[in-house]
Amino acid sequence: MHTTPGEVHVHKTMLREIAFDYEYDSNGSAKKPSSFLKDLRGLESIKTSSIYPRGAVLFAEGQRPRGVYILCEGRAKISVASAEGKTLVLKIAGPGDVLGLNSALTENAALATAETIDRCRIDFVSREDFVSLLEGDRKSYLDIARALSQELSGLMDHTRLLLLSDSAAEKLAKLLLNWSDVEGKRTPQGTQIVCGLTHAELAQLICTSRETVTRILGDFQRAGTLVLTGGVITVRNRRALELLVRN
Amino acid sequence: MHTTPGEVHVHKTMLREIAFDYEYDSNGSAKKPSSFLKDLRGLESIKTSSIYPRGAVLFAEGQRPRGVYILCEGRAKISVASAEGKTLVLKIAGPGDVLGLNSALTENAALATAETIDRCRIDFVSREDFVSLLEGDRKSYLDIARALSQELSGLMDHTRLLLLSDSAAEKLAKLLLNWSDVEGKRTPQGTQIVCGLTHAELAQLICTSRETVTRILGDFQRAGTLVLTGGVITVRNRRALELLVRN
DNA sequence: CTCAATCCGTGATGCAGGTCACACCTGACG
DNA sequence: CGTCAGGTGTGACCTGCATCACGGATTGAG
Repeated sequence: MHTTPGEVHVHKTMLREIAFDYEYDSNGSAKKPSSFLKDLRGLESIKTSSIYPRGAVLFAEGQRPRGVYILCEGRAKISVASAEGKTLVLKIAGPGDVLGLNSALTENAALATAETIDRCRIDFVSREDFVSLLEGDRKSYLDIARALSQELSGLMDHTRLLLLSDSAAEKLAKLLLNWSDVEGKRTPQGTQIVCGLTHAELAQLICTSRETVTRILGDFQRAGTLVLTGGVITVRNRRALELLVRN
Repeated sequence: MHTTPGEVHVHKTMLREIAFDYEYDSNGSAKKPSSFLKDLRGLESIKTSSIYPRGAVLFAEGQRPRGVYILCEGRAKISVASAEGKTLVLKIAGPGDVLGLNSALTENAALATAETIDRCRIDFVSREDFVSLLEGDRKSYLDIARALSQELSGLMDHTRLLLLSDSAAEKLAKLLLNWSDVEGKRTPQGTQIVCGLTHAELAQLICTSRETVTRILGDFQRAGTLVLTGGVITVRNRRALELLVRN
């Protein structure tokens, strides 16, 4: 990992915490699921806010979540696992996302596991409180429906990304392009993405093996498309990524 | 396709129509999304019921659906396509499914294409009518939320099926097991699944090539696991399929 | 300071399945 | 009845990537 002079070297352990500093309405345009819940008067009084360390499991696939988790700071990965232990990460939830929503509505067990990947600040509302809150304000169901709708869209996008690509490089390129659009910071040197994920986690996101992620990222760096600096990815040549996706 | 003597030979063209005969509350246990809409008084008066031929496109990926489609008889495939023309079928919607729901809620374009694969009877409600109907009966939003929740679950299940399998045979086996559970008819000879899909369509469902579907189905038949009779699949040895999935 | 754990880089190998290229069959239709 | 289109079966080939198997670098714990 050749750090070019002048660039700041960032410790990984620092990076684990970076997302913590985000303001989750920094780019006002993106409508986050939790914004739908903002109107819910009474929410403030029953939620309990707390800090979770990296690696905390909020709820696991198959068990019923105790309630609804509103992610305020930090990120969490939503994943499903097969019997053989293979794990697939369906999405990285960020500040503003609401976890455990559909389990709260339908009496069903969670379909996926939610695990923090940063230190997180999370507002929790127990299922009973949440439901009775909604009962009292029935038009809020529309907001819930919209939030679910967003979840659905997100999942479909990710599914498309994975299943309609014909090479691992293309999948990775798509993922990076998405991220750079959604949360990238434009700098003179390119668009910076604060990733902080291991290659193994990236692999689970695009459903491939750790080794191929390593190799492809290596290729991208050698081609000058990307620069990796300890957890931060800088896209220097967006066009090159787009070409991989195009055809 | 060697038809063993004594078995009825069924014309393909007949099979295209078979789903038409289903009663969609035949097995009362399965809660279909549209059942959530049953309570909606006023729906009867504004819906328009009509018949679509096989191959009709209700709405296409990228355009806004004109309204909500409630599938009464027949089936439709929900698919997404890549720029290069590859198509992925996300699900086969059956009687009782509601199509175009999230687009009706969220001003957004449809994320997928809906195309009939049987001759279908479909109730249509324009977006405006639908929305104002909901406005008048706000608690119905809960039902909408539940319907979306179901859609989400279904998509997640299918995604799991596809991405956590490590062979095409396993994917196909999972698909068949699902179908045989949900809509299979138990007979002395095994569980019958009225499929009526081409190998190419099956391939798009499990994200593989037409040829591998042909080969795998061939293998299953040779092993005595399955019998194919012009569009009807009879599972003779469920255990064999389960073994493929287990490990 | 040592030891263990985790992450990253890289080569060698093998194979599942995509792709291409046909041949065959059946039903539809003029 | 000939022709045509769409669906199915099958062989040959070739490649992307999973897998195995390392070695080296960092980090954190004791």
